[in-house]
Amino acid sequence: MTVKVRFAPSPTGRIHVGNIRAAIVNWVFARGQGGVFVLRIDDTDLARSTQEYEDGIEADLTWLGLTWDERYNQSKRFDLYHRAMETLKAAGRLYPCYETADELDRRRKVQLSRGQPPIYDRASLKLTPEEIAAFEAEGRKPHWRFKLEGKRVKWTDLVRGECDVDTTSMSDPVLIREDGAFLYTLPSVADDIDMGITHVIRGEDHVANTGTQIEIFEALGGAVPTFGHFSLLVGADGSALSKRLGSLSIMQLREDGLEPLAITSHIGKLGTSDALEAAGSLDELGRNFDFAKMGRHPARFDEADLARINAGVLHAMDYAAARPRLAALGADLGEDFWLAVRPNLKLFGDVADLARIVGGEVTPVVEDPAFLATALELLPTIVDASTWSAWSSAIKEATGAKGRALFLPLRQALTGMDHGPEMGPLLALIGRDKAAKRLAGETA
RNA sequence: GCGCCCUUCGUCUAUCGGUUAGGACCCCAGAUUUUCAAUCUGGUAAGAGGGGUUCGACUCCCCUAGGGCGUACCA
Repeated sequence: MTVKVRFAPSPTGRIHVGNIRAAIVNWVFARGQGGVFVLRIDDTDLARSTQEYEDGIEADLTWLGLTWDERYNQSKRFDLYHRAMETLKAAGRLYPCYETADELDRRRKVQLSRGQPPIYDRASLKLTPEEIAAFEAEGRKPHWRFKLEGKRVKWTDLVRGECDVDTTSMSDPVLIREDGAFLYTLPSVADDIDMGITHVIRGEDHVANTGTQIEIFEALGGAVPTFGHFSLLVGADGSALSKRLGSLSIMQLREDGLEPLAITSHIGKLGTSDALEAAGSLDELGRNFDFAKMGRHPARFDEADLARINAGVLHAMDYAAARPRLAALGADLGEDFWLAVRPNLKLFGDVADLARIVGGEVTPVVEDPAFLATALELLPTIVDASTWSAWSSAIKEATGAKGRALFLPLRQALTGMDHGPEMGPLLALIGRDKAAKRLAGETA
């Protein structure tokens, strides 16, 4: 059976750290299994969903490389949900309720104050046809609840193993709102059945939902998919993901200059037994993915790890991949340049400063003109990749300077900076002419 | 409040009753003919606490503590 999974975001905001894990894990699992990845836009809430966010979600996923094989809008599938609704009504599993939100809220508080679990008491289920008619005559519109069977629903979870949920301890879920809007539960199940979703992979905040949804799958006569609930992310300090971090958007990370592969590597491997480091590609991430590697406790999301992995992605990036982006920054100075500066990058954009050292003008930092004059005298007429070693040795011999005292002034004069990539290849790229001028204190 | 899940080096984790408790990141040290970075090599570092079960427990059970999630006419 071909694996088929889905990612179902609501277009009520952009994709962020708090919900991208579902997309990445589903995508990577599908890819590793040679399966199908479905993008399902959960826009049943017409009032809150916008085209702008929908476009934004697609842009975020595309940028990350998480392309989809099929895509749907739930807002265009209401017929299916209506049919599912009728099926449940006919089976006596869907019943109208007339409590207002305020009433329900009050009852919950009373139950809580008595130390009882705040479960819906099914009062509306006991309504007589006359009472219902009276409500309708008043113009009151019902919301509809799914009648739970009240049993232990069991499944074998891909990450949590044998699981069960006691639906007697839960309220009958509202499937259809008073205004007729479908809440996410029914469309989700109806679509999973209709689309032939084989694996539902989501965060562990959904385990209780899985109990009720399995009952709905069964009531609808659909095949129950395999479920997998991965642990949620928490902040670097181990407490709940902060609001800032949880809502940190992919768009923002992109603007910060991070690599998409760094984000997918980080979040795809977080909480697994794999080393937290850059993957070579999304495909590689897919090949190595295994639910057995996933831990069951919350995984810490640390931006420092993301930054480190980002550097790792850059350090492994070959010239062919970097070239168009270098060109876009006006920093395509050839493969030798890329290979020389690549190990020093934290963010791709850092390359612009490094390009200036080779292709642009640098105002040298000069603290000891006499030292640099000596260096200039010793500079060979031909400067190439092998120059640095011999030249610096000659300067050491002539001046007695060594270590930091030897290298730092040279770096500062030649690059205008006190840190940067290895000087050997850099000197060759700078060339004799510019090097000589900078050693003489001239901007060149 | 109630329910479910979780708790091994600072971090991510391996171990599925008998191990010198392994790996990766961080950190530290050394190397790279001698700055920073990068790279390589090596090193420090762990079973939340308390009870059981057992010849033997990180591993199984119970309690406590701590963390996460759920308990919506949100998703």
